[in-house]
Amino acid sequence: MRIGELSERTGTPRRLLRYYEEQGLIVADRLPNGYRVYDESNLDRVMQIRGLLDAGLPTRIIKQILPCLNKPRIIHFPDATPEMLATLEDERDRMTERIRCLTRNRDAVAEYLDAVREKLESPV
Amino acid sequence: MRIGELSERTGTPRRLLRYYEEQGLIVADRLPNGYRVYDESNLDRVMQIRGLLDAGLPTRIIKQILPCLNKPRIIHFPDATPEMLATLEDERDRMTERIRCLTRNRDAVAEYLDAVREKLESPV
DNA sequence: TCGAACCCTCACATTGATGTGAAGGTCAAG
DNA sequence: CTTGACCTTCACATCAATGTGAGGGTTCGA
Repeated sequence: MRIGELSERTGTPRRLLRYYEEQGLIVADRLPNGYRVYDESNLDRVMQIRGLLDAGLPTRIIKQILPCLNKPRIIHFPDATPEMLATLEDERDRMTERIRCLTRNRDAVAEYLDAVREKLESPV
Repeated sequence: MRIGELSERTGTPRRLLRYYEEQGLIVADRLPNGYRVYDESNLDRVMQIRGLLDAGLPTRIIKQILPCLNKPRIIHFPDATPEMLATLEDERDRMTERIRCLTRNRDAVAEYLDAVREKLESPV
């Protein structure tokens, strides 16, 4: 598929798909005329990227995380330098912390909403 | 305490404490000379804010979420307009989605790290 | 062969969260 | 009374993600 279709199917502006490519997050083959072509696997990948960006991770980090996400258990350790592993550990912990924070706050919001709803339904 | 102490204790640049105040996320009393003064409760609040910002929420949304976080179950519904409730529901769901995304990816990273570590310890 | 609907690159603008520093007031200690 | 460590406001700079549009090529159907 070309960029327009990927854009529609992922709800992502073309501009951003090109940006993600520039940042090394996705790769696209090219048709002889220079048009980008994507296969189905890019769909998931783009959704991943968007989700992570939305969760506050910068592209620089996402780039390091993506290779860990190969479906097949064929984990490949191409250039797993110690610093890179340290970065990943760090990032794993930061993600855990984010999850904790989000969960706590999400629950508080949910509780609040439930309370309001209760008040509205039986205003004493 | 004054801004310097709050800054140190929360690890937050003064600049940002002023920014959060400007955005309506925290309030500060003033000494007769104009200096900001904070009480202990601002410590938690600032950490909340930082955590949520780091998790990708914009100040505009954080501002709406914070009032849901009153420790005492005295939930107050000062101006719980329907649109605001809708916003909160929306945001609750977005947070849930973020949590899902982060968890999935965090687990993948953790798995990857475990696998690498295993390889390193017993290189077959 | 023309127009619509794609695609390309390039470049400048905007937005939100920050960094940085200038110009100046306050206050306690030497 | 001065110095240093605070504080104030204001303003301009930066960075990453994103918006927008110009200027131009490709492809396809009427």
